[in-house]
Amino acid sequence: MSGSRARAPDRARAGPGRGAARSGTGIVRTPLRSEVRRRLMDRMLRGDPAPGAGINEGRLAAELGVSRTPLREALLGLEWEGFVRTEPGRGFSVQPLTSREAEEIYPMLWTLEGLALRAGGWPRGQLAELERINARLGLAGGDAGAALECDVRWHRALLERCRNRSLLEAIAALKNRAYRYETHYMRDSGRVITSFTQHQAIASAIRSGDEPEALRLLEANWRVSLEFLEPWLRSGPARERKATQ
Amino acid sequence: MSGSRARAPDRARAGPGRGAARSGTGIVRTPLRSEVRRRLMDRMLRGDPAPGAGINEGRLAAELGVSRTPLREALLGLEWEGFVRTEPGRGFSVQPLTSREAEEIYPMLWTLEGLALRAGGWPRGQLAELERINARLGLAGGDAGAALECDVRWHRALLERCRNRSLLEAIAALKNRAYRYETHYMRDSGRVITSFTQHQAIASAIRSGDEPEALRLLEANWRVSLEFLEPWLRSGPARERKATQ
DNA sequence: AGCGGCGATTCTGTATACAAAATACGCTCC
DNA sequence: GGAGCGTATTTTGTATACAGAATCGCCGCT
Repeated sequence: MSGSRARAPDRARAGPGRGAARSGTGIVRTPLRSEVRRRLMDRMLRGDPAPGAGINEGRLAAELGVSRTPLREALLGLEWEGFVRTEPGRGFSVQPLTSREAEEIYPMLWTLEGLALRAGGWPRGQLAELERINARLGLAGGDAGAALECDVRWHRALLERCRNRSLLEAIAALKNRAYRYETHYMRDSGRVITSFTQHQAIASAIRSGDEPEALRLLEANWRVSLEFLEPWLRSGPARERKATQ
Repeated sequence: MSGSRARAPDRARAGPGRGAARSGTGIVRTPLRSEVRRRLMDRMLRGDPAPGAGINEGRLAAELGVSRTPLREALLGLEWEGFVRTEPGRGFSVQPLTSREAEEIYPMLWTLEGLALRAGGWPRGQLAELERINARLGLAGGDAGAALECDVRWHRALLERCRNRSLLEAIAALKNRAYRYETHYMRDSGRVITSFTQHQAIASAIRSGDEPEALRLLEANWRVSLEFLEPWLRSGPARERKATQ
């Protein structure tokens, strides 16, 4: 915790050349809003500003040690990604978790991931990589964090071959939205959604060149997650603060 | 035209209650950034800041009669939608039209529109609406503006039945990106992409309940547009200004 | 005691200020 | 005449200021 109530300008005193620098090396100066966005997303995935809670710009900016400007820019980005919403004179609030949203997102996810998968051409080595990651997932067992991490990695490897950058970005954004649901579910219920067997099946369908089957299995895989979430969402996930403004 | 070099604060003097007001009636106060975003999108669709051109925030803000703050917020939104991009210390520029992007977008479009279409349940009246709009498209003939307008309407009517709001938003954003390509193509080449016959075929497939066929035709419909665009994009669309900063 | 109105306070939305980086420009030196 | 360098200017990215709206709390009234 230490002294995290830093006033905004503190950070700015860091001297010239902020995040990283120099154009020659290919190292990029990242705008503050990007870093703020990442930090915020992290925190929200941990439920820090809880779903449904209002967001006080001034306070949050101070906590993060930046001014309201990059914070608002980050929040507007998160709005696009479905993490927060705004009501016209009342500012930002964390998007509540709803069965409706979950039911909307997952079909998009398996549809788009299917599209991305169809691109491929599967060299041997990449399939092996998939199976290696999945093995680790198998070992992760009940450790929710590690399991989710492996799951994310596995799906990333699955799309390795896809060259459609816009598609990958869209999928990544949707996955973040889904990820938010899954982390909250796991923390709240203590249960872990595990896809070990399904991943094996998908990989073996790919290995045998049966693409339609792979796509069906992939959809089924996502659908399982959704079906875990639905009863939980309907029964009202715990920790519903309405206005921790 | 008249005196459009208004300094920023001018607009703010409009007195209390800006865009529209009162919460009781359901009329919403729209944030300035939203209006700016719409205006910018309109202009960019007309090629006003041409693809590839840099954007000078100060100048553009003055032209629009607002300060840089809501302008930047609008531009960040347009970045998400693929209209604009930023380079870390160099600000915004209009995203160039590339065959690569077109090839990335259209498949997403037909895939997601297909997903949205599968939701339906097609009551008679809605099919009739589709055909009515398409009839108007048939009459529009060589008038590029009217034709595109009808096309957009037709696709909107096609998704009328879909209740997945997130999906509809994603589709709308993608359509805007595609729309940008098509308007530029038509203005630049003088040609009009017309989907009259294909729309008829899709509607009749729906009428006869042949969903897979409708989906195939829908994909084909988008693919035609893409195939018009590709040679044009490769041969380098006219008016490529690099830095009208 | 509950309800409604009114003033004080907080907060958002937008405008402006400011520092550092990028660019443009001219000047010197070869 | 051209390349290189150093300075002036512009422009972005971020911080701050400010106005108006929303919210909160208190008080009086019923």
